[in-house]
Amino acid sequence: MKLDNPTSRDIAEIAGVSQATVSRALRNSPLVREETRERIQKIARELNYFVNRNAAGLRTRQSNTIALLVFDETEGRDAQINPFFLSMFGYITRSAAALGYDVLVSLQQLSDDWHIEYQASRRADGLILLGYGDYVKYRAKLDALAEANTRFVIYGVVVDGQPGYSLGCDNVTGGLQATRHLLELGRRRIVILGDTSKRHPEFQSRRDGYRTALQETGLDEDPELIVHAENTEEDGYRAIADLVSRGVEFDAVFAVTDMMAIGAIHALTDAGRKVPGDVGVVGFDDLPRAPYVSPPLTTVRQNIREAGEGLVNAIVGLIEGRDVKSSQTKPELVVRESCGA
Amino acid sequence: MKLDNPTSRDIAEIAGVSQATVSRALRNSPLVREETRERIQKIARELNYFVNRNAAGLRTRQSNTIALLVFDETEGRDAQINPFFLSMFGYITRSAAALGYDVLVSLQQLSDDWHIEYQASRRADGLILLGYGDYVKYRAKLDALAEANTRFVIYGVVVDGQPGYSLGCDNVTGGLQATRHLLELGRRRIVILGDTSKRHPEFQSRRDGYRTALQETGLDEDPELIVHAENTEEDGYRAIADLVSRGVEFDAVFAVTDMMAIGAIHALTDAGRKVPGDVGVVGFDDLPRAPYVSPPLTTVRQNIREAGEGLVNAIVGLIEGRDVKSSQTKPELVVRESCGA
DNA sequence: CTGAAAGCGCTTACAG
DNA sequence: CTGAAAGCGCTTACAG
Repeated sequence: MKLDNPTSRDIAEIAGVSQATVSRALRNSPLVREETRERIQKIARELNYFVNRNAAGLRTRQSNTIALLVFDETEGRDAQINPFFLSMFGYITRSAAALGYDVLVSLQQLSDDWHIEYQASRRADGLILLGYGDYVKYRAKLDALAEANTRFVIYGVVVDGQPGYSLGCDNVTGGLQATRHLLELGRRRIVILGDTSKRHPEFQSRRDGYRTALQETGLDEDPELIVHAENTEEDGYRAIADLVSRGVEFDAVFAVTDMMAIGAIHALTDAGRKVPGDVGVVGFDDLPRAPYVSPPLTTVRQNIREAGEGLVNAIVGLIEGRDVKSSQTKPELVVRESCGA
Repeated sequence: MKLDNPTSRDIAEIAGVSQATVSRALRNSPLVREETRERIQKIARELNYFVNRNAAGLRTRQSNTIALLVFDETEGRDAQINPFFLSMFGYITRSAAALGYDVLVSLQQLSDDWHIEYQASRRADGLILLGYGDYVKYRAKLDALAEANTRFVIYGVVVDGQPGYSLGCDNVTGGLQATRHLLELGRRRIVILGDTSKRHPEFQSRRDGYRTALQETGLDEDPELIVHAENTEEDGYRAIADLVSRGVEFDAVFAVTDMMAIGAIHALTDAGRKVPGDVGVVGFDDLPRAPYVSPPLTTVRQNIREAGEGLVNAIVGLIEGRDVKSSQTKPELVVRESCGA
């Protein structure tokens, strides 16, 4: 019994019922008598029949697919996806599958004429957005998405008036934990490394936590210790190497991401500074490679499992018309060796 | 000018042409006068119109989507995707996008009733398969896929008579490079770590290279040094810790993957053996974390960019009816510190 | 260069 | 519980 591309009509013919009944039986409709349903499903199995998703989707106006749009920071051809986002993939795909959704992955560049297409073309029922590059430019796109009634959830950043649902780590608390820890270890000249401008609101929040921790100890932000860097290992290296060569004194670095923290450690080591002896370093994210860095990196862990599952639950909730609220996950300080504890 | 879900019919009405002409214009058919085409495309843009993929796919019997099926080795809920596969994602997604294909990602378990569904349901035009667990069981699934006329490409393993196209690294050469390097450094009791049985043909090939290198030096495989482990850091640790505690003598480890190599290094360090002083270690894959291991891991690099792009080119070639040949990429020994060079 | 028409393979309201 | 029928929104062979 072999048909090249069996349709529900073929099955109907074999089963001696109407095509409508086949459709119902395959969707487990209670309208179909159990005996009939089982007979039909058995035939479908034998024929290797699967419902044509395009036809079903056209009819129901649903794709049962989530588009995962990852902001692609790479200029060149050779660079890798941000490993932090990569580490969420498994959780996202798994929980989507558990809810009956496929995941379509796409790397987006800021310049792209964006996102709206996915839902408008019925390729996806909703979007998960990871990363963005520059929030100021990104925000305009979010507004356009909302305008077009696209369903989307955002990871990482919530700013007043921002449209849509978002899920992120409590970055203020994370920054607070990292900085307090360094202060408790006696460090006083703590560099904060990263782009903490409004172009990166979640880094800005980490800096808010940093500032609060300093103030708790009676210290103030020192402009000399606010060091800008792009979110790459290379730029973390460059920024810290630069700082050292300018003779600025500091005894700790709080890098707002692990990638920059790793670059910072290398820069310090190359400049002959001991980590953590001379300079304690704390990162943020707990990348898979963080335990392997030398010395192993102390960092603020974002709960990627909760994040991945939460993002999927949220977008599916939105798709299925449930009420969804933005929320935050709790960061957790993971003490290894780079801080000197 | 706002329509909730504009269709080609809406655009036709506005443009004063037939729906067929709209369809042609949007596909840049040369049949449509340029002026007409531009007018239609302008209207489409203004309306935020995008071709309904389900309708187009139903009609053309194509989805312009590739399914990326990643074998999911996780038993539990919490584990991560094999980082080696993860590191290919970017290249796969990017090159698929460049060719006009979307990528659907799905984690598959060996127990799943497999794969055939993706193409049969017209969700994807072809499959890329990464990983498999146990080749013996996997092979039966491949035969079923081929039987069902599914288009698929496989990463990593080619075995005689295996159906379909496959792309992989030249594992024999890789194993040869790793082992020769250790031999040149004077190591003589070289453990090979991993499941090198026929359940993992590409590990088996790496062992073939290992054996050849030994023979070149007048040595033979020593059964005591053939050490089985599952492909995880934990099991690499366990296997080497076990070996040490049994008092087996060895001065090097060639782990057939970096994950096991990392576990091996930790086991050695914990047992008081110096790496590379007492034992040199070489891995395979060059995971993103390999440079961060302490000591930085010497390993055989698989060219993941070439692999990712090659897989996409192959599956798209198959989909578009071109002739596609299986091929191999060249491995490259990356010397860091764990080998003692 | 353009239009009218058929049909891809489903789901579901309607009728029985 | 089941069937006949409409229609989702496209693409393309056919006719002009």
